[in-house]
Amino acid sequence: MTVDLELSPKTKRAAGERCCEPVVYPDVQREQAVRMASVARALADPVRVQLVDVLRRHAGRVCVCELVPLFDLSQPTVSHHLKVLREAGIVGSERQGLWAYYFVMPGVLGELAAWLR
Amino acid sequence: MTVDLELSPKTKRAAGERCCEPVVYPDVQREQAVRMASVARALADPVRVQLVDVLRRHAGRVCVCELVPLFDLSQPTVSHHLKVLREAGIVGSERQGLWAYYFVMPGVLGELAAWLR
DNA sequence: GCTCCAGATCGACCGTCATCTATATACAAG
DNA sequence: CTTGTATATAGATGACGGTCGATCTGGAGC
Repeated sequence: MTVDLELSPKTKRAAGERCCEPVVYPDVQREQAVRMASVARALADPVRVQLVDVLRRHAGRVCVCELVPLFDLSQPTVSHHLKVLREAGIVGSERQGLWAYYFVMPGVLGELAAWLR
Repeated sequence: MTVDLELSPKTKRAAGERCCEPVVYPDVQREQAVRMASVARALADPVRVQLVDVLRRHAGRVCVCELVPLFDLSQPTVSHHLKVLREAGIVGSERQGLWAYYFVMPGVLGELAAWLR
């Protein structure tokens, strides 16, 4: 014999009824997401955004002794921010005698920009 | 009478000798830098990057109950990440009965993408 | 050798963040 | 009104990040 039961929401859910269409599983992009997030984290400070901005605008390498006085920060702090950008692959550096020069590395920011589009 | 003095590096510096060309002062972009950094900070977590990715790929609103099981995280944690994205203006939300739907807001990511180019 | 200078690193302080459990809110259904 | 369900909020905790002063490194010049 058959029984006409009202299904509970839980049962409905188990039976396949959903509140919206199923979604693409994002696991394929997990590695890419980690990369994007690490680049974004390197840009998650106004000082570092301005550093990148100055370096890009200058279209060449810039000496640290030029960068430090642009901010109301100690020299070690600016050096720390440059290190964060370097470790994220956003900028590169080279020493020449006493001075150190920084420049934007092509590509890393482009990947983030491409994903954002 | 004139004296032929060897100038110290300090004196040279004071006399205008520099290690590189002077740099554009970045103060004009400070406000923009704060905005860019705040958007970047909202994207500085792989979970939030994947959330944005799913929402963008879906090209429409997505229910929270679809988003939570995509991650190996508790429901409050996913809700927290969605709140961070919403407060950054990256996504919007609307409630409908018991369910809440999230969707990408146009424009905010575009501004960051434009600056990166 | 010694001294000076530019820059990097260290160690400490303190605020922010990601995560959890527990609880609250708000709606739906009986 | 009571129960269940979906989401949000609160509070706690451990990890991370920005900043500084102090110190280290290594090249330049005496």
